[in-house]
Amino acid sequence: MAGTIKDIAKHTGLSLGTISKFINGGRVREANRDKIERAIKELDFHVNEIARGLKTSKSKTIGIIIPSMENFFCTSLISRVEKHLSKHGYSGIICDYQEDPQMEKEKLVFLINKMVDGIIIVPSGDTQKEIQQVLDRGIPVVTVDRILPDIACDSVVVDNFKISGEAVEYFVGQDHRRIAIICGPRNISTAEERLNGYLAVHEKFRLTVDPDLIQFGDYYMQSGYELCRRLLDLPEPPTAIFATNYDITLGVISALNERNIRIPEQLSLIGFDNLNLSKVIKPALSLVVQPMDQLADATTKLMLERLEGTLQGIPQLVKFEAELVIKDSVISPLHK
Amino acid sequence: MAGTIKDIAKHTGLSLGTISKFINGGRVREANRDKIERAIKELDFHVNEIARGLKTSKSKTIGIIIPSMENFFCTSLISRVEKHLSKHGYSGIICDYQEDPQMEKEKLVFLINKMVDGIIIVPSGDTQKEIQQVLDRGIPVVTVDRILPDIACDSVVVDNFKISGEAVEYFVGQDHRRIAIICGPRNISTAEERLNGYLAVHEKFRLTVDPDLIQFGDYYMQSGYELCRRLLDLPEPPTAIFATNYDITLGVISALNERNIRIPEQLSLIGFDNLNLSKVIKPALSLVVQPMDQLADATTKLMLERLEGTLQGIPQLVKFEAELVIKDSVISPLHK
DNA sequence: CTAAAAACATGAAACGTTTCATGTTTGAGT
DNA sequence: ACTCAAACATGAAACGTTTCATGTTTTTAG
Repeated sequence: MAGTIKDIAKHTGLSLGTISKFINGGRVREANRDKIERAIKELDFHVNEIARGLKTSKSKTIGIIIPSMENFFCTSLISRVEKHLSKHGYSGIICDYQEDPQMEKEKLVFLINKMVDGIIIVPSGDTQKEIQQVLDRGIPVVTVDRILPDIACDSVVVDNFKISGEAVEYFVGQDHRRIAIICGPRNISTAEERLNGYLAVHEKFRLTVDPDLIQFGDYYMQSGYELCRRLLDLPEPPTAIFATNYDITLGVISALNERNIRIPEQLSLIGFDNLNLSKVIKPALSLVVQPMDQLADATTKLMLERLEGTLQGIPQLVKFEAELVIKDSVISPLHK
Repeated sequence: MAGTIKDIAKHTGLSLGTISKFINGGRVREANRDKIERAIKELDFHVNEIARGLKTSKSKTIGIIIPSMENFFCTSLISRVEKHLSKHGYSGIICDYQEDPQMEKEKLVFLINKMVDGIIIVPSGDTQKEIQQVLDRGIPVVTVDRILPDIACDSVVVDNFKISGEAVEYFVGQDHRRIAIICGPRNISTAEERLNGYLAVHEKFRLTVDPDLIQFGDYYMQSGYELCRRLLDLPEPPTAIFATNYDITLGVISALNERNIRIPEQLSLIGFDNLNLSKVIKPALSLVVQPMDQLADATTKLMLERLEGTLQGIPQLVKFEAELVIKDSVISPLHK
């Protein structure tokens, strides 16, 4: 059906090499250029990227692996990453592993087979061995949002320790003493750091840490919902909750709504990630906002530089500051 | 770096054909199987899907084109589609065209060059010619959420006319007479149908249609925000608003919040798409929920059947019912 | 034990490109 | 008009698979 380079050659009477050169932006005689252009139109020719990839062993394709396509942080990240990649002639194959490390491994293999030139990943943390194997094959890997302790590869993250500390400290400044945190899975560096920020502030102000106020969930709304209920059912419930990702934030709000607990009068809340959410929730929600554009920029830049070879040698760790956006969801419990 | 089929052949002393047969699940002598398996381990062999694709002219890859990666409806749709595809040995290359028909065309070409076996698309409506060209190349196309009037291809949609009518009729039943609708772009079939449902109900109840109450936006939050403000600024503002997609719904809520307009006491609202949203918003939001699983199932099924050849001939139009989930965001304006 | 059938192995050709060493044309300078 | 670079064209080989017609081995049945 589709014309190939050979058809163009036959049609124009020129050689394969000439057509190939033209296709790739090389110089050809004016007369030939016209002929080729006409033939391309006529035969509806499109480069077969598969064949090209086989020859060049560059697929001009980056694998992108994320925990879930329904995760707001991930989709807004990869949307931006894709935009940059395509600007540089690359495309992304996006895979979600549905938070399942086994599936994450499969996707890794899949992408290798697809001959991707590099992999950008938001890793589960349970596939370090497999990621190392990818690196061993000479395929660059950039992790985003999370770092992998045993892996020497480029990473782009936010200073989770610091921003978490800021959020908790803001609670403390508003006289809160029973501050709960709902964390993500323990093996994710990001979750760990956010917890550490929480603990550090407690240490700094010499507040006692009540283990009941520290809950670990997965990064799903359901989890936020359940853990929030658990917190509310405590003999001495918290006066403030720090929800450490977007879906958990949603879950917390839905639990509070269900029990008709008013924010911030009855309970203060700081959420995470989606600035739009703060406009939609009433009262306006205070939350931690991550610099999505910066994260995406840095990630793509790192990957492209590794691919072009302009960046070599030791892995880079790029760290950005998140921002605490204060709105109306926190007040002092003493003002009741 | 990576071992090829040839290396395996050399390493085992067997022929290329045998290795190939084994890789593809064919039968080989037991002794040979062992040898091959050992060699594969040893040489860390992975099939080069690029080379395979070149030979078979099947990439086992489906192109998926959506308006935006930040569109909730789209991401939840493709997340499910991907899941099904990978279950059947296919993978998806996901492209978003950022609501830009020009970019949509580029993505179409890109996917053709990538030799995708089929394309699943949520089309802008402005690329019918290009989509026809894809079909002319013998590549199956399935449109989801929207149909293309001039194109004969499979489509999976929701009965937008009907559900929109139900929503508006619900307003009418609650004594609303000034009902606003915020539609999507006019050239999108889905938007058109939702408007038609609105008009039909007005006709049915012999209500006058005030053109001021019909607003057209794009499917972004900002648009919902602005158009909602415009509605509120009308000399005689609506008593109810029907927001016809998720982002518009968010925009409407944020505009209402900004002006401290209470739902439903001061204004009734029916939103769209995200059931979780209704739990997070207070009061619980009534909304139209689309059967995402069914949409995704049908889409994938149609595509796979076209690819396997089990479905041939005239295009199928699969239509599902959406559901109106009533919560607390609508009351009669007379009960004020 | 033998012949025929069944099961498996072989290797060259092909898929649509790019590459590169070699060949041909062009036109500037004299 | 001739020479010589410079500019461009040529076509065979290669990328890593699959395919298929043919060849070889194993199994089965008589």
